[in-house]
Amino acid sequence: MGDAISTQVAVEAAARIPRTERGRRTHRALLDAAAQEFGANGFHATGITEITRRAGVALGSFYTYFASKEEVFRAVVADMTEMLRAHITPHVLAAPDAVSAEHVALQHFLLFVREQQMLYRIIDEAEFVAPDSHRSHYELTVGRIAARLTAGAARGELRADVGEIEAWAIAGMNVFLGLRYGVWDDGSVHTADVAQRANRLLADGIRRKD
Amino acid sequence: MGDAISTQVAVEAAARIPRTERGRRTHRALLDAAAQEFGANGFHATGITEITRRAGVALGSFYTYFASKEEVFRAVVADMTEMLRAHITPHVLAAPDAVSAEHVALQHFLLFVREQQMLYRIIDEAEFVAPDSHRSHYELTVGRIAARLTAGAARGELRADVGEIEAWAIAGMNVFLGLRYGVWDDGSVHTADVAQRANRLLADGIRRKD
Amino acid sequence: MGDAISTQVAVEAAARIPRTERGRRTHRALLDAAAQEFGANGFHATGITEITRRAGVALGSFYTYFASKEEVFRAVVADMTEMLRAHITPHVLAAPDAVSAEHVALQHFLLFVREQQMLYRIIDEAEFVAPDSHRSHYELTVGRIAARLTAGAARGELRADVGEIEAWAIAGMNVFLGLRYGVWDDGSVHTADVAQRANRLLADGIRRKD
Amino acid sequence: MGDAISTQVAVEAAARIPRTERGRRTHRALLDAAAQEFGANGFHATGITEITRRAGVALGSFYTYFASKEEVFRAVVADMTEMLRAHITPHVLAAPDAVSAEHVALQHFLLFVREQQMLYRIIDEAEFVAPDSHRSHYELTVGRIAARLTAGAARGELRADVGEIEAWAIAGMNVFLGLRYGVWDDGSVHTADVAQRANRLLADGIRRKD
DNA sequence: AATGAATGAGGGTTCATTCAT
DNA sequence: TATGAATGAACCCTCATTCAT
Repeated sequence: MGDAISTQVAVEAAARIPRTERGRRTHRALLDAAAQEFGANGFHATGITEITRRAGVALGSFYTYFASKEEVFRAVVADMTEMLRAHITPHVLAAPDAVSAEHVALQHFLLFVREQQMLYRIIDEAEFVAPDSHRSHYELTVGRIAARLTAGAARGELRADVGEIEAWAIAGMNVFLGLRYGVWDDGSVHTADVAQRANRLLADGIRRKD
Repeated sequence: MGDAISTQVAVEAAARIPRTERGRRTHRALLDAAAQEFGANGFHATGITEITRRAGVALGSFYTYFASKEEVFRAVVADMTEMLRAHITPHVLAAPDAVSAEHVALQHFLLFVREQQMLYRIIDEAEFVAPDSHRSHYELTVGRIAARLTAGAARGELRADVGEIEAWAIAGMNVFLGLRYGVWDDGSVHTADVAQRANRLLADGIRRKD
Repeated sequence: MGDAISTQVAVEAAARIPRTERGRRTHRALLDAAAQEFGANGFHATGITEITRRAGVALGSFYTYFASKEEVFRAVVADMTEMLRAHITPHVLAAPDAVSAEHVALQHFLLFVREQQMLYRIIDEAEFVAPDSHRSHYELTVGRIAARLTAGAARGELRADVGEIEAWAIAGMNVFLGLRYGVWDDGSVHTADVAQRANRLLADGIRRKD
Repeated sequence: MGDAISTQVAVEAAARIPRTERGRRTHRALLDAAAQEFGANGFHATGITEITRRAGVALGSFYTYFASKEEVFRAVVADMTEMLRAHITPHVLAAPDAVSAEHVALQHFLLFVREQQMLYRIIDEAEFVAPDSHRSHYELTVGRIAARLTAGAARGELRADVGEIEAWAIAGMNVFLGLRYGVWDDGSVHTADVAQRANRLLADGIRRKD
């Protein structure tokens, strides 16, 4: 499922990429510049002028590659979604079991968020700028978590009944911990500790056992 | 702690409330109208004109009570924070133990979100419009959760080491479940089921205990 | 002539002065406050709110005494005209001859301008806010100079043909010297020197007499 | 000195002039339209809309060339200063001696003011809208007068001690005579008479000789 | 494909004046 | 007379988008 959709998004985004090499570079420059600006100042405070200035092209050239400000924004969100996936998947695949998989997923998510704080802002702002992109991002992300849970249950590592609800709960945990300890980060807590304690909650809960 | 801060916020907001009864009514009408409009259309798509029209007052009257569009927004967020607290606290206080407390907190949060979908959009958009209000909302909210966890641990109902990190994780779970099953809600899942399964995760984790 | 007109202005201004002592005080407070504000910030940057705040009365009370912002402005200009006259006339009357009369007139004008810089700004701004008041001020002022010149000529102290044109020239000299050495004043030149050199120009001209 | 400064002003103003010919035309059209409107209605009563309508361009184009209403105003004042200089200088240079130079300067100043009454209003209003421009105008203008006086004194045509104070006095005379006989002009007095009598005052004073 | 001037709807905010109490 | 909330026209400026070169 995830693959089908992400492929489709990629195809749409690719549709406008021009054939010439020069065009491809301009397109990429605009996309990167837009990500920087949206991340730093938000969608509404960012003007096309600033994007083109940062990309080093003329104002009018923007519309050769994107139909509107919203369209670049959507393209940027799709980019972010993919970056996130590419950053986390390898570590997840290398994990020995389902519980560890969630552990490393969170750990690397936190590290990534700390480095790329803009990523966070962009995806969240999509809720208000391009709801479809926002929803799509989270459905993909949660879909991947759910798939991991199901596989873990099939291997007998997790309770048999874990499913979509648990996946959303995990996504929420991760995102909020990313906000608090990745973005607002006051340096008082180590990323590794956060990931470990959250993983313990996830694995065994908070209830006291005898 | 929460009370001290929420009182302070209320006091600040009250600073502009006029002495006359008529003035108080107008102020309230503007605040309510703003909440409706921001919730329905978002901050940027909402004009002062729409707020005053809905409130039934003249455009200029807006500025008798609020210095700017951002200021109403902040006032609305503070209002939402307080509404949420007032809605959930009683149920929490009536819960028999710490685990049940989180259970009913989530349950009533979901019900509230389903009824007042605007609440959700407003608080989230604050991240981009009024970051301080946004942060303040979550710090208050998470602070209350953390206090409940600490109390539960003191009573021996929870692990002794639960703290702020777990509180953020819980807040994230709740908010994401609220988004998915309260706002995007396709009717396929009952609120009660969501709350129960999330509570089980929270209490005992997802690891299989043979 | 001057007296007739200034009397009329005073009468107009007095028309609205209320009978009660309390009303008279409020009226005076508003007039003084308006002069301060107009002088400090100019007509357009001054709001009725600022005037009433400085006067210590409620906003609405302003309209009990003045029909509009322009009306106070006119009243303030009339006040300034009279203040200026009252300040200078005594010295002029005490002068031994026509040339000295102009000398002391300028000298005391410079001193007055230096103390009351707002006076200057207000009268000049009248050209754009209330042209009639502006013109009236200068006609009164120049009229007084012309009367002095005529009297001096009659006494044989001045050329027989001096008249209105010379009076305007003198007014211009005085005002510009007031602007430069009274308002812009960098402290580099003494008021007395300015008055003396200007008086020499006026009395004997700048042409070299071998 | 005057040239150095006026060049600098011109350079600053030119900063926004675009490279294309079309842009230069639009810039000029806006400057001219602004001068007309400011002269006719004053700074505050003039809207950007009126300026662009008169210039025949769209509202938004205004901001391609000027950052604000105040900025055009300043540019217009600089233009006026230069127009005035260009109009008077040639006649002054052709004058046989220092006294005649001031004579023709005033004469052509009066003629110019009569034709371009807006010039007057604009420069004077600058005292309240853009004090720096206002001051700069008069410092340039008076500086030119002072230079003429010094040169005349060096040639032995004027008293040796004439200087800046006399220059300000002359500027004041000229401006006030321009206001009275150029702008308020009731047609009762000929320009040439005004210039001649003022020049006699300037050259020989008003004191009766024997 | 690239450029940058031109467009104009839209929106937040101000403030003189009115009016009910 | 005094008060201060209410009114709404007016205005400057922004900026996404178009288009002639």
